[in-house]
Amino acid sequence: MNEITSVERRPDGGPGPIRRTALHDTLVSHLRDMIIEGDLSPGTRLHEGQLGEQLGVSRTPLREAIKYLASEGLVELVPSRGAVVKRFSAKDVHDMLTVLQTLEELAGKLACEAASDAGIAEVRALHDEMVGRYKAGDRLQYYKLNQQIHSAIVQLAANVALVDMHAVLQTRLKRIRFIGHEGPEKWAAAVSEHEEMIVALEARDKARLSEVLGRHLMNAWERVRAAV
Amino acid sequence: MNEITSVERRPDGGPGPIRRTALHDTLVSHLRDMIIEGDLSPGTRLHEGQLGEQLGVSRTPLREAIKYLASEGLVELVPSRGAVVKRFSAKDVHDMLTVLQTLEELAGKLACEAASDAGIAEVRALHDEMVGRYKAGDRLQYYKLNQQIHSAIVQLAANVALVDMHAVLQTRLKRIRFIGHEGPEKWAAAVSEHEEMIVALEARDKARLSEVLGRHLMNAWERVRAAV
DNA sequence: CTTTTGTATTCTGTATGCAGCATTTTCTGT
DNA sequence: ACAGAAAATGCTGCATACAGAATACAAAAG
Repeated sequence: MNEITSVERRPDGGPGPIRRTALHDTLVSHLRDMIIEGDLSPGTRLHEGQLGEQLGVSRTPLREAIKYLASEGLVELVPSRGAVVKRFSAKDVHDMLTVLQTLEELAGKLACEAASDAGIAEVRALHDEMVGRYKAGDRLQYYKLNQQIHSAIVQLAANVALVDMHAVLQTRLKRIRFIGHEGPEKWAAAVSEHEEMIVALEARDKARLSEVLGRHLMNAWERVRAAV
Repeated sequence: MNEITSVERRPDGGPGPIRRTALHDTLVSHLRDMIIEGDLSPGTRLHEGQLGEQLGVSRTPLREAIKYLASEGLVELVPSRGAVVKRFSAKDVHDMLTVLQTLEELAGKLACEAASDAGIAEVRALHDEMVGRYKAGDRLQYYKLNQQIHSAIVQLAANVALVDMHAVLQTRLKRIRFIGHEGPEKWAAAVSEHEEMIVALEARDKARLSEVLGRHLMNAWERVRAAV
């Protein structure tokens, strides 16, 4: 997780530190991950000197990445005191889920109209794999596929603004969901809702898909409210 | 509009270049305004050296501000080639308005429940002033008050995530709306819709307010589609 | 005359250095 | 011993400096 060079890639395994990804992007996703996974917990000050040394980068590009994350809402800029990891209250989380619910309802409607059959098939494939992970009890992979499915459905809606807004909220919520470990019965309910979603999508049933997505996120709040 | 120092303020008019606002924030809003008002037209490269000199700031804070705006979606970062002002297609604008419509519908519903009487009165006051500007034919002030009213209603919903997402889209659209000058009859229709909005809000009629807001934004698309 | 290649300039990307502010620690007076 | 003030330390904010990449231009070859 340390040393930013670990993320840089070589063209074909040859030697030399050639990087494909721009450093800025690398830093942004690195820091994002650190925040989401809890390496940097809410309220923590982002110490430029220390953090820069840890990642093997000077302060300048690091500061630029921090500003980027500030605009994304993951960190807060305090004048003369640098940046701190933003802390979300229970109401904040509820607010985000409310908006996310509305956005996904919209996405459901649009997706039924705009999606290609191939696109729907891909979501189905993701879903099947997710169910497999569920049966195997692999929570982490389940969680990741879960997020991917929601993002995939939003992308089927073919509305870039919608994708953007959804991505921002999804990212802000990742840290929360990463923590919220629901019990077996709630987990089963979530999987069941997902099954409904896929069926509705394959039938291109706008009303139904929209309804299920909305309900799914309402329930999501019930699942995570204890954790916040 | 030039020289960033013009935005810095002194405590009580005394001499010395003491600034109250952090430079970063100042730069961000400055650049934002330049993009919205067309000083920097879509596709323009943000030349760091030149722009920095023009604003009287070194490249470092300027770059940080640019990264911030990139995350906001106003500019695009091209690796090794700097930043360019993002260009929005007609579909992009339509997409944004679609999402904005959904968000404002939600805001309408929430506002009817959460708003204080005082808050509603403030929106009414803004509206009355806006109507005054309309009758006076003052397009610029009308336009600004129009935006303010929409933002105010969203704020009445008391949902920070909603305010955030709305603000981002509103900002991205400002440039477009700034251009889109509708004819007299369409302008009258827009004012009439606003009148409906306020009435519904004062009656705390969720369904009605939500419907009017949605319709208003549908029509907004009709009004600006010619301009894009 | 067109195309291509080499070179020069310009701009971005990153590092470093310095000044100002905040905080903490220490010193002094009661 | 304790409260307040002053100094010292550490960090942020901004500017400058340097290295590498991209582009533009020019010269030479087809």
